[in-house]
Amino acid sequence: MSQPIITRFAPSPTGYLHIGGARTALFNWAYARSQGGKFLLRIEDTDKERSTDDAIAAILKGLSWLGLEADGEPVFQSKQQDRHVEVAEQLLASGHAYRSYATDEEIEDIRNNARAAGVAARYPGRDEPIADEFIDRSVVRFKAPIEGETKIADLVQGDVVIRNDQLDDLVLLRSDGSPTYMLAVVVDDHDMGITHVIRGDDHLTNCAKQIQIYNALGWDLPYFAHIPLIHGSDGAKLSKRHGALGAEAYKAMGYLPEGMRNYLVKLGWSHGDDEIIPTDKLIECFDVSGINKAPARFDMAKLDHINGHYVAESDDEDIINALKSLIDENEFNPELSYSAELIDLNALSANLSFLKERSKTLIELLETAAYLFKSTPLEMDEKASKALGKEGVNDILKGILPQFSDLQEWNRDAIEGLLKDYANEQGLKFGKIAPPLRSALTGSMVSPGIYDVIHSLGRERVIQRLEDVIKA
RNA sequence: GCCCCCUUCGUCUAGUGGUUAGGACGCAAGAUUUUCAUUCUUGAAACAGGAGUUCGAUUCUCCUAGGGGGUGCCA
Repeated sequence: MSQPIITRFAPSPTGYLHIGGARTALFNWAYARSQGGKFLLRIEDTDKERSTDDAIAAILKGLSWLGLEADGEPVFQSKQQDRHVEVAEQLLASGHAYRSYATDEEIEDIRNNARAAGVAARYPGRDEPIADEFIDRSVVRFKAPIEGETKIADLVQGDVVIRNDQLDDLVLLRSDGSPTYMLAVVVDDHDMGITHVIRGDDHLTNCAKQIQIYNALGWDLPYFAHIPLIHGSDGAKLSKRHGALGAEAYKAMGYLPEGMRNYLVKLGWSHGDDEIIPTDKLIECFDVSGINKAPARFDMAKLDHINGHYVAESDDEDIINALKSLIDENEFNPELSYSAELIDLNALSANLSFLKERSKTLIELLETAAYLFKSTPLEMDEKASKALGKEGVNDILKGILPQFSDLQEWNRDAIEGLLKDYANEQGLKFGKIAPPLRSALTGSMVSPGIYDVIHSLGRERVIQRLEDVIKA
């Protein structure tokens, strides 16, 4: 029996859950779920200056929206401080760490010299103890090996070998006695029983240093998988312009969690030529071996396409719930062309079949349905008023109006029959009657199919809107 | 500077020591259609460059270039 795998996502709470972090979380989550293991969350708040409760809340919210629920309560790194200090003491006692003190100027000199020599920096206290008077102001540094090399057997990057003379004596405990990230990750990953560390490859060099700490402690190594970072559409570092937004921002743009997950997991991971990978399939076939080594660029157009697929395929109930949640937050990006208070979920629900198949995002869906909610008399856009102003249009609309009043059953087929019959009787091409109707009923020349528009509006509103535009 | 990682159509990618180098998004054209979108068909579009290994390299090795990361009492 192999032991169950345990992964973790370990964000530092200095801002929202950005898209790169979301993907890292997704990979960890997907791997744990695919292996029947556990996915844990750890908040790396050892930097008290920069960590905020708001950021913690935003990260939790983002993960929750994406459906990446962690197993168990999150671990707060700051609460493990005593344990970190204990391990540092242990390292000190075993000769794998030392107390060090130097002024900023001295440190700068040391670094310049080391850089000139092409090796990593070593600090006072390494070879012989520092003077007692400096103890209070000292930091605890790791006494990294100088000879030899450290190998990272990375699941994504392959074997990466770094010479030990390139790895410096990092700080374990700050002069105020608080632990640094380097110490804390190692201790916490060990204590939490993490078997697979999947994280951004900006940690690759750090990883070698961490391995040295594991070794000094005599601890077993977890498996490491360093995934490439996401770049912006121009290849440069991801910026807001490229989509380096918080997960919440994507919700506001009307993306669905499942669409987001599908797009994100495809960014740097593949399973043959598969494009559409719903969650159950993802859990079934995700594997670290499918992760690509090259960094990927974020592409909104493809996100749209994939999301559009999920909008069209999702159950009505799921779409309505997602819409509800979006409306509750009252954050729409871009903003709606009408007041969100006018949205009628029942009306939406009754007409989702044709609405969702023409929308890539929930925002688009809401805009497609705008004709249902806008206040009347409708404001006509330029093309619509032009279509209404055409020769003969007034008579056509006048002729149709009573037909709607007389229609027995208000259903789609009957409406279609009515319009076709009317066109035949009048000897008019359908192209003559659809545009003015569309304009009168929606205020626009772009809308869902005319039968759907008429049907969804209902008899009274159809009649009312026609009367609004018909000139006596 | 030094160390490490990366490089297949514009983008995300599949792929193998011998393939017409495949798929998807986007783009273009066409079909369908009452508009838009969808859908369908077709098309243009890639192995970064240079050496080497080999009968044969996109695939293996090295170099160069370009991109990214690290080099913090940040994480």
